[in-house]
Amino acid sequence: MDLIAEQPALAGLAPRRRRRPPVEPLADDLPVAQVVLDRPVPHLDQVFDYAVPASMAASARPGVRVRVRLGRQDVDGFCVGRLPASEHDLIPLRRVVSEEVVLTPEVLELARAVARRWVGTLPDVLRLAVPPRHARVEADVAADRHTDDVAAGRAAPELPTEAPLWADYRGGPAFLRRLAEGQAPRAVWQALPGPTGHTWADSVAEAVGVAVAAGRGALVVAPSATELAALEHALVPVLPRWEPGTEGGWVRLSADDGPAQRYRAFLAVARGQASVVIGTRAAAFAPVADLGLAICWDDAHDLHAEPRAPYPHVRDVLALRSEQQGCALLVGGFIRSVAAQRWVAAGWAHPVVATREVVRRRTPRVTALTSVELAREGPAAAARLPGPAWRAARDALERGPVLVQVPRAGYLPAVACGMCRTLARCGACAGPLQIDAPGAAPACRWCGRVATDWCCPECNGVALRSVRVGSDRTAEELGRAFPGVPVKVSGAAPGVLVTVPDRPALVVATPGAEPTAAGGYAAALLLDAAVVTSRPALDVAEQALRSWMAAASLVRPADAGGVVLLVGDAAPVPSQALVRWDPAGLAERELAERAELSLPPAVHVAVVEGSRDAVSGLLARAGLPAAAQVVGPTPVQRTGDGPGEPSTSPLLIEPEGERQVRALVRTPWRWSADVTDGLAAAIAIRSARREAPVRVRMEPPEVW
DNA sequence: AACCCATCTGCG
DNA sequence: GCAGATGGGTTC
Repeated sequence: MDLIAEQPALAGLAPRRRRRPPVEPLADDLPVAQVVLDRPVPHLDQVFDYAVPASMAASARPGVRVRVRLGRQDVDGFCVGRLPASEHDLIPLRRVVSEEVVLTPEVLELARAVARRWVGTLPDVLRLAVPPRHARVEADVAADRHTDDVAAGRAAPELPTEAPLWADYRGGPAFLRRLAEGQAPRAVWQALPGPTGHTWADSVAEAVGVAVAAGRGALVVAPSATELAALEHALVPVLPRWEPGTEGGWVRLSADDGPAQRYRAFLAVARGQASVVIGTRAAAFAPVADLGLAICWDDAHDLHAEPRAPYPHVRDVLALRSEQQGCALLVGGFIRSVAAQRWVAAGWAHPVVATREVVRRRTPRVTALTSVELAREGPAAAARLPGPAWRAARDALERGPVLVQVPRAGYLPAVACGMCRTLARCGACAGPLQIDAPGAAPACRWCGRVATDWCCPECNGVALRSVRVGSDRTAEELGRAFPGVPVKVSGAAPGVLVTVPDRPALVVATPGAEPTAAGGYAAALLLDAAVVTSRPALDVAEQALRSWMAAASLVRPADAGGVVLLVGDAAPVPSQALVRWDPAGLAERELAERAELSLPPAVHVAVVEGSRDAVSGLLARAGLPAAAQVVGPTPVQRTGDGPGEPSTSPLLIEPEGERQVRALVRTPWRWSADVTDGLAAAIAIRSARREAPVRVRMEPPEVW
C-alpha cells in the first residue's frame, strides 16, 4: 500500500525498479479490493488484495468481474470485498471487466461451502455457479436499464392462498404452512403419479406460488429440458414469465439454452428482477434474491450430479443452501433416493408421502411376471413377451395407448456366439459387436468396424445369436405380434416423442424417453427387467425402481384400468417395491444395508485417485481423524464398458509408480468436515510443490 | 507460467 | 571463490 502511495517521489531516483504501472491515485474510501482469482491451481485458491485506483472506486464493487496482474500474467477474478487497508504491498487492479454484480454474497458463501464439502477449489465452483459473461447481452440489458424506472411491473396474477394439491400428502399442508410463514422446513417428497389431471409439476408450481405469495423467491432444479417444459406449463396459472422491464416472474436457466439466453436470464435474476428460477443443475447456484424455497425434482436422476470438478450434487448443494440462507427445501421424485432417506432417518427432513389409500387410488395395478410365476406357460415362459404380458397388452390396446419400456436402444445392441454364448467382440479393438438393422452385418460399438467373417475365438462357431434386444427390434417384433396397431419409437436416436395422442398405439421407449399420453397409458410393459437390475453398481435397485416408476407413473390408475407388467426376472427387492408402490420402503432397506456394510451414503466416503506415490503421499499428509478408515489403495481396473486402451497400440509397460490407484476414506458423517479439510490442505501443499496430481471425489456413484 | 531466492556444482 | 545450474516456493 504505502509503496504505491510514495512512488511518485521516488520514481526518478529509485534504482530502476521493475516496470511499475503508471501511478494512479487510489480510491479514498476502502482502497483495497479482495479478489478471488480464476485459476485452477489449489494453492492459488485464496483471497488476494489489490489496490483500487480512484477511477474504479465506484465500479470495483464486491461481486463484479475484475482483471488483475498475478506475477507475470493477467488473470480474471471476482472482487469479493473491499477493505480499508492490507498487510501487503499492493499493485492496482487492472480493470473492472463489467460493472454487473454477478457474484452475490450468498452465492459466494454457498460456493465456499460447496468447495469445502467436495474438496474442490473456490474458482472451480464459481465457474459452475456464474455463467460465462456475454458482452452483447450485457450491452442490451444496460440499454434496458434506463427503461426500468419507467416500466411498471406487470400485474401479478391471483396468487394461491391455499394449496389443494398438497392436501393429498401427509406432511404436505404443514410444509406449505411453514413455508408461507417464512420458516425453513425441509421435506423429502414422494410424488404421486399424475398421468391425468395434476402432475408433479403442478404440485411444484403450487409450492412456488406459496413462496412467492409470502414475498420470497423460489428455485426449482430439474434434471433436463423435458422437466423444465413441464414446469413452464404448470407455472402458467401461478406466475408470468419474466419479461425485460418487468419485476417478478420466472426465468429459465439452463446451459442448453445457449450462452446468450442463459446469461440474459441470469442477469435478470442477479439484478433482482426475476424472482423465480427454474433450471438445470447449475441453476442450483442462481442468485435468487430473498430465496424462500429451493426444490430438487427427481433427485435420484444422474443428471443432478455435476460431471465437472468438484462434482457437486444438486440435492446436496440445495441442502447447504437451505441451511445457509434459511430457505425451505423440497427434494423429491416418484421414488425416494437413498441419500434423501438418510435425511429422513436422521430427522433432518420430514417425509411428505401420500397415505396408502391415496397411493392405491392413484397408481396402476402392478404385476411382476417372473419365470416362476410363468412356469405353467411351459417353454413360452422364457419368451421376451410371455403370454400374460401379450394378453394384457392386447386388452389394454382396446382402451388406449400402451407404453413399452426397453432398457436398450438400437436393434440388437449385443450379440454372442450361437454355440458357446461368448459375447462377440471386435477383432480390432475388442469392443462389443452389435447389429444395427434387420439383416445388417455385425459392427463394433466402439470403433464402428464391420465384422465380416466373424468367428468365435472360444469355439470357432460362426453363427451369432442375440443376447440383447433393443428398442428398434422390439418395435419390429411388436408390429408383427399386433398387426394393425401403430407402433411408435421414442429414444435418443430416432428422436424423443414428447406426447402421444389418447389412441390405441404401442409406444416403445428407452428409459427417460417415455412420452406422456394425454389420458394416461392404458398399460405399460417393462421389458428385460433383469438388464436394469444386474448392473454391478451400488445404486442398481434405486435406479431400476426409478426407471420403472417413471414409466409406471404415466399409466392410468388401477380404477381406470391401468396395469403395469414387469417382465424379465428382475431382482426381487426392487420388483417388490414396484409391485407394492413403496419407494420409501426400498430406500429404508437400502440405507440399512449400506449402514451394515459401511457404504455410502450411510457413511461419508472420499475417493482418492492418482499414482501410488501421490495417493499415499496425500493420505499421509491429510491428518485424517482417527475415525477415518482408509481402504486400499488398489489399482484402478478398467471398466470395460467404453472404448479403453486400444489394443492396436503397442503395449505400454507403465512404471509401477505411474499406475493409477484408488483409495477410499470412510468416515462417520460427523467427522466428514475433518476429512475434507485435511484432504484440501494436503492437496494445496502438493499443488504448490508441483507434485503429481491427485483426484478426489466424494461418493462417486460408479466406484462400487 | 514466470519469477525470486537459496543452495548446489563444477571449475579455476 | 564464483558463475551458472537446480529446485522449491510465491505470485496480493
